[in-house]
Amino acid sequence: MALYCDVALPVPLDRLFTYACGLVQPVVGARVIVPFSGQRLMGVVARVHDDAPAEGIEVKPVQAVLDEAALVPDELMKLAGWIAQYYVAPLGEVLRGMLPLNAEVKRQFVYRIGEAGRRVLYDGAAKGASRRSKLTPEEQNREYAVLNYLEDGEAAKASALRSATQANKGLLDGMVKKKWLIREAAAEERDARRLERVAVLQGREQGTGNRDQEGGQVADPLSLIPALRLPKLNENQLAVMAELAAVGGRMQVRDLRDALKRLGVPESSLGTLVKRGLVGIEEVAQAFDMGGVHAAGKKFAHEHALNETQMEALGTIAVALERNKFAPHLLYGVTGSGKTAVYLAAMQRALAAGKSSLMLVPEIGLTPAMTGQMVAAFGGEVALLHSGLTPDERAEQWHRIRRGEAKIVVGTRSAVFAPVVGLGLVIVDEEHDSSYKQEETPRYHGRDVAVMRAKFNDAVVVLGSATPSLESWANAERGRYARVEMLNRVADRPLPAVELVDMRAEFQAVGKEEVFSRKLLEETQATLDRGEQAIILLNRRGYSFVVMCRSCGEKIECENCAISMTYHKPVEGSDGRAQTGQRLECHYCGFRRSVPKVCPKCESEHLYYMGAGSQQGEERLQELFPGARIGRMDRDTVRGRSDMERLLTRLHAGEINLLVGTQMIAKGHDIHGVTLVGVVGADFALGLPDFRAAERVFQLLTQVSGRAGRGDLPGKVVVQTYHPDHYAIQFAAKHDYPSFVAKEMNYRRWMHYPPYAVLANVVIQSDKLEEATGWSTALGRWFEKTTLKNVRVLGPAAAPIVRLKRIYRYHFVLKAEKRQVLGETLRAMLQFAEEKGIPRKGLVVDVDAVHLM
DNA sequence: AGCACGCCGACT
DNA sequence: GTCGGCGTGCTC
Repeated sequence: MALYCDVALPVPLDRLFTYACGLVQPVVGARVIVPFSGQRLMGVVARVHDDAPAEGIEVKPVQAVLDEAALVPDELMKLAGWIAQYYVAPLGEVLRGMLPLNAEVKRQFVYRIGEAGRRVLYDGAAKGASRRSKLTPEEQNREYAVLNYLEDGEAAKASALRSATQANKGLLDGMVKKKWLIREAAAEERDARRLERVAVLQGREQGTGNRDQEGGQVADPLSLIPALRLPKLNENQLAVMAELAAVGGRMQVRDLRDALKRLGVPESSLGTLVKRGLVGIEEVAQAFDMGGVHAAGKKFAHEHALNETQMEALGTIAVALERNKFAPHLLYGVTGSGKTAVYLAAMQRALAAGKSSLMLVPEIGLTPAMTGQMVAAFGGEVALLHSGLTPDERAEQWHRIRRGEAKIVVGTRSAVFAPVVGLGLVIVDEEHDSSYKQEETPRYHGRDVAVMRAKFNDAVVVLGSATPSLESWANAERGRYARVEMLNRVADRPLPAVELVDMRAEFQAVGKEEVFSRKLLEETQATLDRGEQAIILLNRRGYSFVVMCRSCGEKIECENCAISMTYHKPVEGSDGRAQTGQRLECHYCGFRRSVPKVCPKCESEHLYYMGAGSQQGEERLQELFPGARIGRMDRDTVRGRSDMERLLTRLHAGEINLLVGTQMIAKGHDIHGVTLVGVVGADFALGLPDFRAAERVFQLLTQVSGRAGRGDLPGKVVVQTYHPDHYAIQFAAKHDYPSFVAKEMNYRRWMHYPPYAVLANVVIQSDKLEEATGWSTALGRWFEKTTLKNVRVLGPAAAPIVRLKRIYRYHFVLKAEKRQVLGETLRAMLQFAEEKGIPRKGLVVDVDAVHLM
């Protein structure tokens, strides 16, 4: 009997809290409810032990244990620990990000009427109601409704109270402040559990032996149906009864529904039986055990026709799968080489060997084709985890996976934490994609976590890309990852020819600044004339991304951020009326303002709109190609998944033959009719002070070029650039990733940047400028006088965006040879910051930062 | 992060 | 004189 347990709580405090177990014996990985600073919090047990806590600590008892067995399996606990350590993040926050259970553990409050409330209710209104209160009469009426509702002294759940009286959260909180109400945490830990509905055959003794759900034999199933003796049951209703009887009279409603669907029985039949009292519905707290695994749906596994190269790649992965050992692979395959088919086949092999697979994709909403293929190939075995799910749906998928019902899990970044049972294969598609990096605590990189996950599970991991990150490439070079290459497109299709247009020369020749070069327009015209499709990347949204004053040279900046505002033209709805007016918009904080007539600084009228965004691109193309069927794909036109799907469908059907858009057009779409890709202004990033700029530009050019010529007709790419001689542009034009990477590696080595160093970005932020600068200086001094073996510190310097959402920001960049030294330094720094009284939210530590913010 | 406790301005 | 604003400080 262990006396204590250490619990990780979802608070930004980097330590565990010790509680007394008492009679309960929670296991590591189980959720518990504990008292904490006047609240009740749900946490996860990280350690169970008998070590007496230090003097002066009042150890409180665990209030409830929510799971008999570990809800977070052992390997995920290990993974959480690794993330906390590696990314210098509190374990509780890591675990919070791993569990999707917010829906189930949303904190329940009950309200009772307080003494003051009673007085108000009986002594009349004016006494208690402060004259100062800004409440409207209507709100005051609601307050009375609440008091009336609670008059009997019983506590009521917040949800019940709100629906009965239409009081909102704010109103209730206000009443608590006035002591009219007393708010208490709900005592029912059952609320924190997932309830499942079970259909139970009524009207007979519940023999315990009949509860065996795994097909336990019942001597005579029909004898269990007393209803058979009842008249007036139709065929469908009888079928429901029979189904229930066959499994001993109890069945989860969910499973029953599935079964009925298979049998072609309408769900309403169940409802009818419930109404007639022949079937009861019980709500049972669901046990999170691993049992009860059953097949859901049949898979439509089909053999994929793989070519020789693909077969070879598959072979390498398959051999590794058989060894049941951690084996990381880098799959370098050019665009159009058929990586997806290899993933599918590999997952099928894993499945055949009884293993589950986990596949990460950058943004599932943007790749509906991928999900379609997964479902087509694996049917009911697939679980999808993406940002479009509601919390309930997410929890539902999570539990399906946890029960072992879904053996193929596909999802975005956080899916790396899916509690997959029997994980044998992990795939990271487009592993170079920066959306795998979480930009809030814990700031983990999904790709790197995926590798560790595979390691803890003795699984095979495949990182796939046409433009691998330099980190992964270096790991392959160092022999840590096995490299698998697919250097040709399927069906021997050629990679598209790339033509560079030097925009400096273009300007000289044309004499004015044009969005599109003559060459690109000519090629577009020719493509449209041939009845083929073209897409043009214009990597900024909006109309003009800079509004500048010709008199004083000032650019109009956001009020909240040190960022130039983007001009958006009015958008007309289908009825011809303006849907959104013209405006300036900050793309960082969303701030909008009207378009000024004169310069806000010097009041000059000479405002100048420069830098064409996708909106302007679309407008220009409309003027230039009036006959074209033009579509635009950017965050303004694609709000959700359905917008994207609609656009892609129209593109596939040829309803659109000219598509303009931001980088979301570059992501993995497979449209066979596209033979021309135009690239406008994708190289502006080369001028930015960002050591990854060249890598980013190369990736973007390669990915977008990869959209051309995926069908029977060869493709062509026209890249407009102001840096025609830059190696990123040159090598991208030649589809020469190996040469690019060799050159870029040299630069990284000389500059001590990743992958030749480990890097962390430390941002110091405050809404008060003096605080931000003061803390930066203090930290700077500390770095100076603290002897740092092999750690280079750059800074303090103003962050690239010095003011963001009204917060002033400075930063340090730390580079070290060894990961461990970097971690120690960061921890020591946090220790110093704490002693210095710098609040935790004033410091952001970003290990392996992708954007230096 | 949340929630206590605690010390000042505004209105009865 | 009370209410209620939100500035510190702690949480097993």
